[in-house]
Amino acid sequence: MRVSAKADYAVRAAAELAAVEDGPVKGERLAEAQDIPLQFLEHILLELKHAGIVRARRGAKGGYWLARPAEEITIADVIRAVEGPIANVQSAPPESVHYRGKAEHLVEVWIAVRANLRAVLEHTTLADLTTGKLPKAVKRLAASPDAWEHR
Amino acid sequence: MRVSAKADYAVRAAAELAAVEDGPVKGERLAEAQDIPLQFLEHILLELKHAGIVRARRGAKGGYWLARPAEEITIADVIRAVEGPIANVQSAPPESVHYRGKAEHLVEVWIAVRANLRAVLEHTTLADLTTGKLPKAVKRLAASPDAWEHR
DNA sequence: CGCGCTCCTGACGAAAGCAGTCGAGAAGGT
DNA sequence: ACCTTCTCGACTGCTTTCGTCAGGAGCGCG
Repeated sequence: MRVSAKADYAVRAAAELAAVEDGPVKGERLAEAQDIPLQFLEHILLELKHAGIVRARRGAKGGYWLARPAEEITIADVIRAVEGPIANVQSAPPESVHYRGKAEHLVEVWIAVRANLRAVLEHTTLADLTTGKLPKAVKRLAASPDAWEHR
Repeated sequence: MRVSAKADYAVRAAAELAAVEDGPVKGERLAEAQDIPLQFLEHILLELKHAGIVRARRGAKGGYWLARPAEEITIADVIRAVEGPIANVQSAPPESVHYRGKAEHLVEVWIAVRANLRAVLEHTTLADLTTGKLPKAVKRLAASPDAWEHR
């Protein structure tokens, strides 16, 4: 239930790309803007490229840009590109685990957890993120003061 | 964004305990009922004990039982006892991370994610789990066919 | 063509976390 | 006494995380 540095970096770099309308952006500029170790970031950008989220050109005037409009790329897309499936129990997808005894209904709980994660991550796009115009449901969740409590 | 074996085991063992009304249950019986390595399970039960979720007595007729009624223990309580905070970004709580540039609003997204995790885990009790009478909101989430899709 | 720029890729490495196992001890019951 | 069961720290092997390094490969320009 934690967001890795890699996933965090990937989303931040993608957000930075989403905010630029013209031409390719160098890896170095992204690294500086978001304070991410450059060489690590390039590995991440490469994975985003393989996933078809980002494109790149080398050479002078080269750099990275989004393969699709920022409105069509969700945070879930970015995270899946670098981390694989979003919610696993013991490295297996929740729907494939089999419980016995009194824990039978636990599978439904994990499914519900995943559904609720997706509800946020699949509906927030990079465009939402850069403009601050998050989906209403997300805004509502983040607006509640006790969502900010530590526990 | 994954549930560790430890957390999974802890919840399953707690569910098993919740289903027993009388007297202490041996670790061995819990391990068999849920197919969990015994010695690993005892470590987990010890942590649950330190967190005040479970009590134990040693010797013949000894074993473990819930410290409070099953209706008052949530899945979130159990997970926190063995894993610490439920949602972290880079090992720090989401409300304490500071983003710059175009990623400023990302913190709200993480907060919303955590809130949605809590919405499931803090409202499902061990009693709900053993009886299968999950909270309505959780049932609704798990009922949607595409919550079961892999992606 | 050559040269600099930038991405591309694999290899490597330290540190931490995960999933247990082992063995000795302490408390409880009979 | 003696057996049972929890308690607890140490240890192990494996994988994941979070990077760094070095070299190549493609692109554009003079």
